[in-house]
Amino acid sequence: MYNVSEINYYWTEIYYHLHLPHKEKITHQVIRILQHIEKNNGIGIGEVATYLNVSHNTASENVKRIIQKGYLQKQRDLSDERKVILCLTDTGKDVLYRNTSLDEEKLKKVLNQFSSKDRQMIEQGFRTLSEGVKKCM
Amino acid sequence: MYNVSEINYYWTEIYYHLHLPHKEKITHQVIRILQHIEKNNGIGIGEVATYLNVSHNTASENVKRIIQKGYLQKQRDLSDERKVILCLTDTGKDVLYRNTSLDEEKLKKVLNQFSSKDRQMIEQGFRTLSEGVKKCM
DNA sequence: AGATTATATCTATATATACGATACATATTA
DNA sequence: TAATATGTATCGTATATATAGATATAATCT
Repeated sequence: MYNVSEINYYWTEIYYHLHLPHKEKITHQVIRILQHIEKNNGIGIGEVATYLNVSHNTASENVKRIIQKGYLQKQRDLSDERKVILCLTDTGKDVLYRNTSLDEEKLKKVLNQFSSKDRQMIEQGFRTLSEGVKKCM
Repeated sequence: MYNVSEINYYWTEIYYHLHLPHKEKITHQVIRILQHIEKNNGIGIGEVATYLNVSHNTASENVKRIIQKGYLQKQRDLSDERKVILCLTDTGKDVLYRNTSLDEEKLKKVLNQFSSKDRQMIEQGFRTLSEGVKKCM
C-alpha cells in the first residue's frame, strides 16, 4: 500500500525549501501560459484561450502584455498565416525557470549529504515517475 | 555524478501533468503567504512582510484581503496582544492544496502502472529528499 | 509618562484580468 | 469570385489586486 498524500507532503516540503527566490511580480495565469507554451509546440492564441478557459480576446491581450514584458515571441504559422505561433524568449525561459524549478545550488547541497546510492535512488525515482506520467496522461 | 538539471526537468514535467485544475484567480504572493504560514507556526504580519520583502502596511493589507476571501484567520498572541497570529482556514488549506500539490487521483493512476518495487522506490526517493532538505536548509 | 513595537487604515497609483463589441486579414467554400 | 468562416487584434470598460507613504491605534517596555 502506498500513500499519495505522503508523497504530496514531501512534494510541498521540497518545493517550499528549495524553490528559487521570487524576483519578479508575476501571476499564476502568466506562469501557466509560459509553461503551457514551453511544454507544447505550435501553441497559438486560440489554444491559450482554451487551456485557460478564457475568451479569445482575453488570451490575446494577456499574450500581448507578456510579449511587452519580453517573455514571449510571436511568429506567423507558415502554412496558415492567420495563425500565430508562440515561443519563449530567453528571458521568458529564465522567468519560467525561476518560478517553477528547484534552486540547483540548494539541490546540490542537499544531494551532497547523501550516499551515491541514495542519490541514485532519488534521481531514479523522479525519472521513473516523470516517464510514467508522460505515458499515462 | 548526478545531474540536478535532469531532476529539475522531471520536477516540472511531473507538476505540469499532475497539478490540480486551477479554479480560483490567485497570485503568487497569496500562495507564498499561505504556504509560509502553513509551514511555520505563529507567523504574524511582521514575519509576512519580512518574508516577502514588502512594507508592513502592504503585508497588512494583503493579509486583510486574504482574510476577506476566507483563506486566513487571525488570533491575538496571548503573551503579547499587539501581535497577530495567522492560520489557514479550511478553505485556505484547500486553496493552498489545489495550487501547490499534485492531483492525488492522477498520481494514483500513474503509480498504479508501476510494480510495487518501483512505487516504493519513488516514495522512498521523495521521502529521503524531503527529509534531507529539512536537515540541510 | 514616554518610547518602542506590532498592526491597521486612509489615500493614491499602477497594473492585471476579464469581457463584449468591433475590426481585419487570411483561409475555405459554394 | 463572392460569401462565409476562422484566427487574431483592438477599443472601451469594469473590477480586482498590489504596493507605498502617511498616519493612527493599541499594547508593551523602560
